Amino acid sequence: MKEAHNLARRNINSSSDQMKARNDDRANASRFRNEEKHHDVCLVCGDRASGRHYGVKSCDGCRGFFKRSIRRNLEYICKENGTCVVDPVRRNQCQACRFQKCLSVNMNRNCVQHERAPRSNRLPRECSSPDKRFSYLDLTTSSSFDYNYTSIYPHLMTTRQDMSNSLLTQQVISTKGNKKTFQQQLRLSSFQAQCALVWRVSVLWSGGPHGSQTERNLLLPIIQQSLVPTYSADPTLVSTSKSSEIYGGPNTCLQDTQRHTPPQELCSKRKRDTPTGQLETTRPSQDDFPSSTTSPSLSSSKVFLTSTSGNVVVPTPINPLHPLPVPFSYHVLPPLSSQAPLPPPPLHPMFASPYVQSFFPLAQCSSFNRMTSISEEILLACVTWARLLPAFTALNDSDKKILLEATWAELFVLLAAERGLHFDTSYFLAHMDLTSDDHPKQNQLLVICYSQLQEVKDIIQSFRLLTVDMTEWSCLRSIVLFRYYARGLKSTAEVQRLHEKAHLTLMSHCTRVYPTDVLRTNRLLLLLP
Amino acid sequence: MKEAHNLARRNINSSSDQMKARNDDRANASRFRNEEKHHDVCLVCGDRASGRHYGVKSCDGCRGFFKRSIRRNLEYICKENGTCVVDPVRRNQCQACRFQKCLSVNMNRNCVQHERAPRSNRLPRECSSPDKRFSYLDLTTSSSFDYNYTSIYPHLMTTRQDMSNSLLTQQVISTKGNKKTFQQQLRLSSFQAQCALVWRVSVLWSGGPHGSQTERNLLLPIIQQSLVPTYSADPTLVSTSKSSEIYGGPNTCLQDTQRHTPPQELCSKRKRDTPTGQLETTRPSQDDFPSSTTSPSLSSSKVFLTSTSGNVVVPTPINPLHPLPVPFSYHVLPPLSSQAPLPPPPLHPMFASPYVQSFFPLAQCSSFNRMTSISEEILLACVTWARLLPAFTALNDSDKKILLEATWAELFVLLAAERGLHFDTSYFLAHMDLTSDDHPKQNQLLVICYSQLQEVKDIIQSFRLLTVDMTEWSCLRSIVLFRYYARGLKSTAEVQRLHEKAHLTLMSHCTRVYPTDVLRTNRLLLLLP
DNA sequence: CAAGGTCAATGGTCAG
DNA sequence: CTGACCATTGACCTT
Ligand SMILES: [Zn+2]
Ligand SMILES: [Zn+2]
Ligand SMILES: [Zn+2]
Ligand SMILES: [Zn+2]
Repeated sequence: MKEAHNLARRNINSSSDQMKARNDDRANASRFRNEEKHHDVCLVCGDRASGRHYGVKSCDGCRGFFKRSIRRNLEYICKENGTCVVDPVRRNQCQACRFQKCLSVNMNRNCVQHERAPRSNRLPRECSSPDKRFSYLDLTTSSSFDYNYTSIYPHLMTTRQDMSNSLLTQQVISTKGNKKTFQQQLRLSSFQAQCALVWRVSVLWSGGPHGSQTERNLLLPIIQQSLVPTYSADPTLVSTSKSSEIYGGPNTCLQDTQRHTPPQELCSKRKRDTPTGQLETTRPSQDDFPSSTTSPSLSSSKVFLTSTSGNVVVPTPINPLHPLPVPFSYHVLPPLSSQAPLPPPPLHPMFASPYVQSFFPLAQCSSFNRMTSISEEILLACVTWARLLPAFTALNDSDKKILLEATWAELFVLLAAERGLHFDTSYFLAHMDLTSDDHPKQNQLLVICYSQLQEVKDIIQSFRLLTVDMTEWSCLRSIVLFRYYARGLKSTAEVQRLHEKAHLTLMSHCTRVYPTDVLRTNRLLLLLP
Repeated sequence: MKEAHNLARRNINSSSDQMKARNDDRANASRFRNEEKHHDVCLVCGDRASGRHYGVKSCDGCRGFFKRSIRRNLEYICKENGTCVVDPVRRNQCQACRFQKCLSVNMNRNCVQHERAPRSNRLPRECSSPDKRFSYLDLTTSSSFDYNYTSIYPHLMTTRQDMSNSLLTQQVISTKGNKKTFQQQLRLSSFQAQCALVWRVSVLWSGGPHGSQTERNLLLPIIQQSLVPTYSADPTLVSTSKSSEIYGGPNTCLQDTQRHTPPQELCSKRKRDTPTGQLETTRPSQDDFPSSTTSPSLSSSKVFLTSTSGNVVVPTPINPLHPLPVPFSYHVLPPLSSQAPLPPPPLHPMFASPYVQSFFPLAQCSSFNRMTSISEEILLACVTWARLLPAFTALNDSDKKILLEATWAELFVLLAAERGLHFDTSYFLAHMDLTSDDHPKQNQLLVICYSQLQEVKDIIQSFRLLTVDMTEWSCLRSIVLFRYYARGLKSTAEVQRLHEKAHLTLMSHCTRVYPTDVLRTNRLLLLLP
């Protein structure tokens, strides 16, 4: 309808054109039935037509040519007398005659619409100094890169690592500076890889030309942070001068635009029924999992998340050309770390704070920058929460590490669901580093990435439909965190006890609060990643 | 040229229309009011409204646009400040602003329903004449093929399919006869993709040059088989002579693997009324899930699985050079199909038979061939079991299809666990078609494949540790099969009832049989894929 | 009537 | 610039 509308508006005499074209078509149709039953011919050049375009059966070439000519209002001049032959082979010899032919067969210029917005919202590479970026690239592709990669994921594996198969080792990609072995590459569990993708994509867009490089920079300190005794923050972590050296030159393209989630205005659909009330019935037995009853200071967590407080080191552009020389190092740090060590409070806001979803609830994370910081916040929240969970803190470092490394990805999704995170899968994928190669196998990767991102979205959506309450979130987190007690921990029994305690807590809570829904517990568990 | 087409199609009086439309907008502001009454105006763009859509008077264009945006969960980004004008001419210039306008006039996203199955009157008739089959083949390799593919997997998706992102579309493999779009390629959920990998690897190794092609050929008939009325075994199913032509030359190593799909199944919307009469909706008993109490004839299933009985067509090496020329074809057939139709027995061995794990339990599936056929058996067992499940049979075809397509991959893993399947991930990967490229991105794909295979192994191992009993397996299967009752089924309530019934059955069973382990139910559920 | 789907004819894309 | 290719649009049907 619209096109007709436009047509009518835009041109008065188009109708006669149309009628003429149509008459021709009818005549042609009947006459050609014999010779050209299925293969229509381009009326301009005689090539095989791909359909009707601008009113005339024509090929894609002539279609595009006509469109470009009209759009850009091009005029051509024939070097001959305007008698050039227009056929599939010679049609590009003379644009003037080709265009003439288009008009003579009644291609309708009014059918060419206005230019539209580009289909891809891909943002241009935003680096002001390409040279430096290239040099940075050269650095990272060298070998030291590999070593770091290996040392970072030494334990990010599932229980078994039967990677010793000789066949596989043959398959190692052996580019010059890129000789990672499979042993090194395959330690991510599927779900971890899944989340790493979400993570990675934001990192990539943030300007790190090498995803894994920045990814390492991000994940390593975060995971290791779990081993830091609570609140015994190491001041060196704050030092930016050193870390920039460690992680490479100060020459990434990342700009400091929208580093932080704008606080309140983003909560578009927030309607919480604030159930902070009678949940403490089960309290006495739950010292391991302080639940929502202890109302945390939400403001504190808010401050932390939004990085508006002085407690948080805010990245400061040192040089306009290098707005964020060490793009992530600051964020790795929990806010309190930059303070003098404090006595551990009994409960940290982070523990229950995720229920306060008002930071970026259903607000569409359309901005990639925003998604980046939000992902980061969520990941950090996972670790922070665990660090502050008394039961977790009491474990030995080795077990802590194993548990967190095994579950961080699941926790990530769980906390994302808790916050009602919303993101656009396609937009994400569009920014991933996967789209530059048209090798067939590239497709498989894209398929998988898409599916996994989509799966995360579905999990989030499913949780949203269940309207999980705060106690349930707490229990679910603990259930996940202590889920893999069978993976060679030192304190297997203790972790299993914690796991089951969380389980029982969840069950009793659901039974009491939702007595009509006997299956609620099961339903929740089924949703876990 | 659609506009010309439409215009012409619509007719003769177009000139008068244009005159009307040509009226100066400013001049006839008053008169315009009248027209607005007569023909309502699209509140979004101001075009002529075709009625109320999603709660708002709107034109067909805005209707379609809103529908697509919601369905695929699209998000747009305005290149301007979000101030673009949305009128009939410019509405396509900025999707972001158009969508914003849709929302601002209160188009209701909840009115957008789930995608339905494609209209079925589309498929070319399946003919008995071989000649026509060939012509059908020709069609299939070109564009109509895409259509078929689309219509086959219309619901193999998670709830959303935001695959329209333009960047992604660039990545499509565009060989001549292989122009699937991403919409078509990405309908597999992550977990389906995961299992498809297991599946695919065997297919690839079997010699199918085109993974997705053969994959489709394999999966399609198997899934559609679920729609075959129980025990109405069609003798033609066994006949292998004809159908190889349908799917391509006999030069593929798969040969007539796919031919088990009876002709009728290809016409998707076969009229089928549930033969079992009234659904036992109100029955409080557990007839829906005949569980282990009715002891099945295990020997029968054993016969089937081990392929040692005369009832089963056993693959026979035809040529030493091609030890398994038709590696899959025979296995597609459920054992009873090769028999004369039997009166439906109250319970089929398949239902509980998987508990008999002794066929290839801990035995290493070192042979790729064996892995191949075992995978297939398991996949077939999934479908067979579902087909013979009374509660499932009673559903309408559409719902059956949706459910099975959504869960087959999970069922695959579940049944694999039930059987104690063991395989060597590394060995698998070594045979996959992923290792020939040394592009860095290849690594990512390998990482993911490995992780996913490994994850399947872990699931299987975890189940093994729990020593799941037969009743539990049954319940778990049903829980999975009816898991996605919220995905736009026709009988949502019924399926949900079934789902919860399985749930309750499992709970009561666990409570009764394992009274000391109150968490057993939860533990089981947590293991589900 | 208002949901849904259909598919020709628009659009844009980007190696070549 | 060319043109093969894929996504998007929307007039027109079906349910
Ligand atoms: Zn032409
Ligand atoms: Zn000329
Ligand atoms: Zn409109
Ligand atoms: Zn705009």
